Amino acid sequence: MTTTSASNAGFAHGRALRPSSKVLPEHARGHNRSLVLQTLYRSGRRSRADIARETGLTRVTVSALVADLIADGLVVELGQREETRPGKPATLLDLDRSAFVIVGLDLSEHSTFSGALLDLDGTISARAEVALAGSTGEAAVEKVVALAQQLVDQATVPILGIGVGSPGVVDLGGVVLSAPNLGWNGMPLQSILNARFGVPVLVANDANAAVLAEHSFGGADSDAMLIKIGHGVGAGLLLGGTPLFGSRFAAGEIGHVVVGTDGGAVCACGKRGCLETWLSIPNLIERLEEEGDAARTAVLREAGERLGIALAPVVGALDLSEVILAGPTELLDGPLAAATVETLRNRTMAEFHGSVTLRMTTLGQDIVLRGAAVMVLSGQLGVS
Amino acid sequence: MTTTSASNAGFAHGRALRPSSKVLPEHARGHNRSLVLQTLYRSGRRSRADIARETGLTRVTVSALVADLIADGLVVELGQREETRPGKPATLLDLDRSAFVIVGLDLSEHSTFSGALLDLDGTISARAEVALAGSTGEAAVEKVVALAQQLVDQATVPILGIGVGSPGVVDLGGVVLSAPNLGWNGMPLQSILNARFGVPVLVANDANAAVLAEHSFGGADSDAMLIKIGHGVGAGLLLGGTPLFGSRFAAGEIGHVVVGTDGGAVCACGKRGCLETWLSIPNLIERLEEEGDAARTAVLREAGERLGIALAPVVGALDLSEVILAGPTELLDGPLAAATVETLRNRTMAEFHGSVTLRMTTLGQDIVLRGAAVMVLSGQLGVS
DNA sequence: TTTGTTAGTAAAGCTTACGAACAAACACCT
DNA sequence: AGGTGTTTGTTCGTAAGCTTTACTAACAAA
Repeated sequence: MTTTSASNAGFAHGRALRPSSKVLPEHARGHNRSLVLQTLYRSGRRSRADIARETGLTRVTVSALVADLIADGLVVELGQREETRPGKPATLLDLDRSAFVIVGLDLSEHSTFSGALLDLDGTISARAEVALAGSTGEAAVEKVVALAQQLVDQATVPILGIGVGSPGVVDLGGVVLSAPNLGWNGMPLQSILNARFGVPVLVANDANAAVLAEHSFGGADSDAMLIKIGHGVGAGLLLGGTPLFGSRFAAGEIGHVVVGTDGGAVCACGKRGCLETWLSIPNLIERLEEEGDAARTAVLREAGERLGIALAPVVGALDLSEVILAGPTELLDGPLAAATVETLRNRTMAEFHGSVTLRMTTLGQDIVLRGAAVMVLSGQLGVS
Repeated sequence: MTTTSASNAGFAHGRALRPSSKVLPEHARGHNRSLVLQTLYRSGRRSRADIARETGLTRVTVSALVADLIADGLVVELGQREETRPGKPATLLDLDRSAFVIVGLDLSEHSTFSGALLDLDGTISARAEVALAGSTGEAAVEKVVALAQQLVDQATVPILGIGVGSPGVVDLGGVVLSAPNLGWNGMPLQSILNARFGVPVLVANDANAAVLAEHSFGGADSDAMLIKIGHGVGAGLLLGGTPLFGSRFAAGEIGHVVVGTDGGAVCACGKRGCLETWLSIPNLIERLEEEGDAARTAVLREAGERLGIALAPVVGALDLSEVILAGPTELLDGPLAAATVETLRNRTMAEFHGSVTLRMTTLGQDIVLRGAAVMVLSGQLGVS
């Protein structure tokens, strides 16, 4: 049954069966393969028989799939189980978590592109940064390529793929349709990187990447919304474990939604009272400086209230159970978050949405690049 | 290859492959079977070869699947294609659209349960109603059973299934978790009807059913939100063609979300300024009577503005392309709808969401029961 | 030593889809 | 009229995938 699969191939599946597309036995096989992988990924050190019981597949089938995975270098045998019990001792298996690395890039910061090398567990083994120095357009793409190259050069094992969290609107093919700060309009970043490095590349919106990270590493449940507050305000939505992209790939773009019915500051976009005018970090800092230290709490509370006002209809309509904030802790985690959750509860139906929780991310600065890594994991291995 | 499938069986599949569950060849077969059915459903009168080209399956496979479907009585041969062209003339096929009927029930009206018998195209061949007469709890269930029985008795061909659109919160197993007006709390309506009639039954929230109907019969696209305005206010969401249920099955329950930052009337739920206080039909009528004819437009416009204020964050966050209103045309289709769309556009980012459209449903009073029928179609045949 | 249990493998069989090849039926060209 | 090419739908054989059945290996308990 040794499948003699050519070198590194075998898990470069297309993935993503579109709903209305034929299903061949081979696709079913790929699915079951991912299922085995996923079982090992979530908690390793299981025997073939354990996996069979857990997945519902037979031991025979699991053995065949595991043989494939071992041949591909993704799974290793760890030796026999210590535990003493009747019957033949089990051979424990685990993902070879150091067999591959993932390159994760975060393009969402204002003046820096940062990246890291992550193993399959999400452990970071190397980091790199490039200063943006005001680059836009092609020059900014060159910075991305340079950053990726720096990380690729540091890898000592094969690279599973490159994941990128980019600001702006990104379509499903990894084309950045619009990222004003970087001067990108229809920039095919995914193709460019793929052509350059010859490995699978996945590009998505930064907030979408972030919510994936929070789901995989931060314990967020399957219906969650992550609000990313920085130079702008954006959101990533996870519904039933699947990221939401929207009809024009602009889901989560809530920075320029008007909040409340009582005016507000004029926004760069021309409207008055956009969420960003209250909540973006530059605006927040400006207001804090204007009003002075005495009014600090009041300013933060008001920003939090505005966020709550904007989120209430969304939480209600989507029946979200969890809202997560990402951004500078010193500003967000305090009166602002408290006011947001209060407002949210006062404005939604307790019976349905009373138990909505709001918390800060636990992943700190690395949230986007970890999310980018999750995209690769899920795209290449069907694991998340 | 005649499958000699026992009488009516053969398409009573479980459906709904959960993402993390094994896939057997048999499941793949079911998928491909649905694929063939779906191509015929959308526009019939195709040959086996046509279907093969369209689905990507081979003619051989399509022939086998079609033989199954003919044996099950779902597909019929129509004879040879008239059109004259080279090659052996094709044998045209179509769904046997009158081979089965679907029972669709609408429990969302205030004082009446209504239902209909629909064929696979959604054409209504019989109707029935029962007066609710204030029934709640078990008594209300009896009314539902009586209504279904009335329709079942009128059917002259086998019944594909019963679909029900119920108010309130309904879980995926068709248990009505909470429907205050009917006094239902954890009422297992789906099991009850299934036990009673021995055919597949699907129960879902009325607004969810409605948005499915609008998608299948009303031309709504795959990312749409339907606002159902009646005694209460609720919404049904379709994202990527899939209905959204939410973490507690309460998605779309937006009637008691507070709108705006300037107070409003006190609601039955205790809060002030809920969407329902502005928009529910009883409240709207009351206000129209209070303010008199001269203020009619102003009252309707204000209600529309409130709806727009509540929807803006949702449209922004989800990047919806289409919002649909269902309810009394004489109140909704005019100043109210106009004000809603204006408000929506003023409060969202034109670049992303500018082309959001808002319109009335084209399905009138039958929207919920048609949606209930779509649920059966999609659940039993994988067609929609 | 016997009994019963568990792990993993091997062989055979079923299902499903595919490709090759073919006959039937037709249009079109000479 | 007859040949040529095209299209349809079927038959036959094959490849892939999972299951069932049956087996061996390895262990604990009595």
